[in-house]
Amino acid sequence: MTGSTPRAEERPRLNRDAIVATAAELADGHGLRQVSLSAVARAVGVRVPSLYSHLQGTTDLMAGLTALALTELADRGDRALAGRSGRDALVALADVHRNYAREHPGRFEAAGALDVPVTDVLQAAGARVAEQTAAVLRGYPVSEEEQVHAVRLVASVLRGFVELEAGGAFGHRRPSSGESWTRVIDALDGTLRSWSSIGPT
Amino acid sequence: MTGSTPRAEERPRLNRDAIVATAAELADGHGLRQVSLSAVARAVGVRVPSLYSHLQGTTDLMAGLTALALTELADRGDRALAGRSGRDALVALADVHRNYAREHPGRFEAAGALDVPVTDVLQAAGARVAEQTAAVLRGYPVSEEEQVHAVRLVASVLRGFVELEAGGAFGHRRPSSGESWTRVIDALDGTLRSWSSIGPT
DNA sequence: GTAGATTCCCTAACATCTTTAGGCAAAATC
DNA sequence: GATTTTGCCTAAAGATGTTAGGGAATCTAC
Repeated sequence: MTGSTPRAEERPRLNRDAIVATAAELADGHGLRQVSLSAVARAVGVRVPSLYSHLQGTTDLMAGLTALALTELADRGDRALAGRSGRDALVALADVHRNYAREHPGRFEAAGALDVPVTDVLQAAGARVAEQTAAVLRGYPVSEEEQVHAVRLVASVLRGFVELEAGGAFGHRRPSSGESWTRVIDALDGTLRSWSSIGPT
Repeated sequence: MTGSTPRAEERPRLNRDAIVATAAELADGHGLRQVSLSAVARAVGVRVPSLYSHLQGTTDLMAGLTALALTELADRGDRALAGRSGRDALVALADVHRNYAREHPGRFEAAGALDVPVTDVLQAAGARVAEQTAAVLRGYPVSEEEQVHAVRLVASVLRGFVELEAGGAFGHRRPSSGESWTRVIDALDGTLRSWSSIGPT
């Protein structure tokens, strides 16, 4: 009788979004690798099998995490790009990604997971992020047919730098990675400004 | 009596290197995620606890995999850079990384694992790879103090592109990612050639 | 308002994987 | 040839993922 746990009032209800949100907190705090159904169940205060009422298993949880991260990233990108163009836009978008990775390392890792089943939500968020890069390029002399290559370049630089920095690959050596970040974005800006002269030989 | 398994002659002996090599094969074939002590033990024909005579557990196995991959990458880099300089060297080093990722996706993934305990072998291999990038930069007008930034740029571009391509992020859309690769390396070459004009404002 | 359907969480059970403890036989050492 | 060492084994325990099925609270419909 002592076990008359009145959880009903302290815990409003459980749903897929709440579970994924908890997983996101865990990922940011302890690393994506530590996210498991067990850990999430402990965190939300239910038994593991109960989670199966809301999602289909580990894979589904990871897909939800990836979709959440990409959506948040896309939302920040939209806000950052509003009213900006050219170099300003490039810097703003790049900083969005870098700052997101710093604030939410676990989610950012999830956003980069490329082995997750593609859902419609995920596809949509991914498309938004890609479109933002394309939008930035409109401020540079990049032709329609060259755009794909430029988009891939920007994506590569952003992902590579942010990932290496987050992983500690740049150590804490002098000069700081922040200085390198400025140089890298400068270099990218320069490349894009003179893109038309790179064109197909 | 029927169980007089004469394994001794068909299986020479087991050691750490052989175990890690088997793990590398599994990683390339089925993905790094699928590599486990169980899978490796099955593949080499022993029981799981037997592996503990040769390595300390899962973490140690992963560290071994990372060290193996980085060492192989460094070996290829040395061979590719011999006798080359400037743009030739840049293209050669970049292709080494891209081709290694295509030939050995699992090992490449392991090479990029940034959450593995740093051993001396691993540290040495990592240093060799970093030194190769620095060597390439000697063919460009990059000052001593600017070198760090340029190294970080090159590392970011390579890692970002190769990872995105390996993950299928560039899809199979036209134009092919191979074309983008050429453009990206061209752009990188151009940036490095004019690096001296980027310098600190 | 109450009967029935649905929802949501539970326990039980099983498979897989990691790790530790301890045994046994072959190989190496003296 | 006796002893120590080596390398593999079985046994066992703990963690995780998944499925099956039960029971109570909530919702729906008369």
